Amino acid sequence: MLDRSFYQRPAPLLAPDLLGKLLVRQINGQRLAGIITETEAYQGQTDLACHARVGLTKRTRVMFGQAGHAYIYFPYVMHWMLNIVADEEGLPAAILVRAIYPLDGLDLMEQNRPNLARLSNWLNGPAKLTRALDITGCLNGSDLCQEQSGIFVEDGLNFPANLVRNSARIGLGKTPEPWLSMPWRWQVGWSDAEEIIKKEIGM
DNA sequence: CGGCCGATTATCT
DNA sequence: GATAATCGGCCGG
Repeated sequence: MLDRSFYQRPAPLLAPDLLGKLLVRQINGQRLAGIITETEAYQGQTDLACHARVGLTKRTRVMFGQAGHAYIYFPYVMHWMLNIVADEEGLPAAILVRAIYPLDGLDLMEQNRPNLARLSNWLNGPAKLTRALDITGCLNGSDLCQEQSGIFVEDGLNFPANLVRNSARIGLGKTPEPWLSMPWRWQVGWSDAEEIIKKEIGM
């Protein structure tokens, strides 16, 4: 399990380092886990794409808190999204986990999110992976540094830097510049990730 | 493969 | 009452 100090830095520095880490969910002693392959950084009240731009509210309270906790947000209709709180207390910052490559507990994930083919489009979206891992608002504020939370992050592998694509964040709607184009999204393609994971972990 | 559209709810103004 | 860090189905090329 990763130490809290790993999370205690600005989101744009933490986000690329989360690629390759293992997102783990424990439900009734069962383990669901996947390698993180896509992240986005949201940093501070000055970042007009960040929910915390409006200041401290009931919703953004977790983001203002201690790093290494889960900020789980309900953005749209039937979806939940998982964020990891970054930076120091009092400074709102978080990483949105946008995609994972499934590793453990695939059968259980499939019960939550059917996909018999288990193809590249199974867990490649922030609301898809929360559905598969049964992550909802109930887990908002969970401490990722405590195993009993049922959700935490383990060390995984390092993707070669040349496979990491860096681009602007997506789905930000009417967010003004320069925040709309801020290159705070990092991702490794599904086939690239698969190749490295099979080589490193063996399957 | 890209664009359009409807689902439908927590949170904030 | 408006808005939203999405998804999947349907359409046409």
